[in-house]
Amino acid sequence: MASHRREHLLDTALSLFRTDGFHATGIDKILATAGVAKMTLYNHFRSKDELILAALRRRDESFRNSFMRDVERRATKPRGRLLALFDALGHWLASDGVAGCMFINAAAEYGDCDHPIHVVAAEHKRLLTGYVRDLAAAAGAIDADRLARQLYILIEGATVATQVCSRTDAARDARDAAELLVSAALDRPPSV
Amino acid sequence: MASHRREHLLDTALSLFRTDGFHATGIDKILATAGVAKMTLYNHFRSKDELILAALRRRDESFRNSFMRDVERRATKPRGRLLALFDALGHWLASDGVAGCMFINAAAEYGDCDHPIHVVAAEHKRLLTGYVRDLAAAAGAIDADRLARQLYILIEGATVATQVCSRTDAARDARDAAELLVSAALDRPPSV
DNA sequence: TAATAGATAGACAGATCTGTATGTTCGTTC
DNA sequence: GAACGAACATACAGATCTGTCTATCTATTA
Repeated sequence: MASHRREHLLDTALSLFRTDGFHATGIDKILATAGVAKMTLYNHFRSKDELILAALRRRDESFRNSFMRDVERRATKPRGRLLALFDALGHWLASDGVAGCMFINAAAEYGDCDHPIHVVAAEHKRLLTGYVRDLAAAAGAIDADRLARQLYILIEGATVATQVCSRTDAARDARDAAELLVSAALDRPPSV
Repeated sequence: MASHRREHLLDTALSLFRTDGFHATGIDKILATAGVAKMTLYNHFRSKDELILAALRRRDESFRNSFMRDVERRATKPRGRLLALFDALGHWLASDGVAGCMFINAAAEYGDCDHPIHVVAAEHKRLLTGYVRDLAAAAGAIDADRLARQLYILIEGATVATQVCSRTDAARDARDAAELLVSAALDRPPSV
């Protein structure tokens, strides 16, 4: 199994990056925690940045997968799923403790928009917003794009409020706000 | 003028921390950019962390000051000011380019909630939310606390959307959403 | 059994980091 | 003019960082 060590390295790196940050987590700490030799790491990854990129791509896949499954488990109809977004968010933020979103953190540490790590973070958010847009369109929203952008803003805001201020009820507040936005986009006639 | 160098160091450090991040910005780079000797820095600040703390406190004061003044310049009545929050936000996000919020970045790099730097970031957000709550209460909101929390979530979400996804119109989307929340909290009877 | 591929430990290079120490220069004030 | 305080340049200590190199060990496979 050639990729066994690689997976283990990615898991270990993800865990450390999430709690300690990217710059603050040294290669040596990852190696010591994973119990892996340095040459093994550099045999699988060209550099620390490549390791970070691979870890983020892995996290993107697994997070979006479990998040979407959780949303779809909580509600079956599109409109219900738009609100279930915030139930799933609240569940994740509570279970995740205080760590927050790795991709926001990555974009914060690598602020240059052209940096590959920043690009991966932006791509993750783009895919997430796309999922919300699909739900909004399936629910028959008047302007699915705009509703998706607004719900995404609520998701992001609740995440940051939890992360920075340890505000554990942020997802609930966001859900209440989302209810208004959803019913405005679905129930009201297309006035103006 | 004993504090002249100190102010200059804080300005230089703020600028570098904002564009490059905290861990990625070394003391030597700050010194070289500011044109100041190392001993001068350590004469004014105990350590790099103390410099970061002082820089963030300075930024907290100046940002909240100019932000609140901008809001109050754009509207006079409390309700209008609740919406002007997002005009001021949009103006700041556009003028600020792509840098984003330093306090979110600080909380991202110093994830431990007990770390003094994280505490200062949380305190900044607390003060900002307090300002929103005062506006909401002055406008006669049914539940000023809840409205303030929701508007704060929109502010934070729009900021992150701009920062991570380079979405320049996020503040406008947030403003549209805020209009619904504000009118729900001010116009509707306290049903339920 | 022999060969090969992958993992190991550990030293190392070269750079960078924070923080300290030393001695000098400059400007102000007494 | 003399004294003093603040900033200066620079070297240094000690740690840590990323990434490379070498030499050994192990397990699978032909």
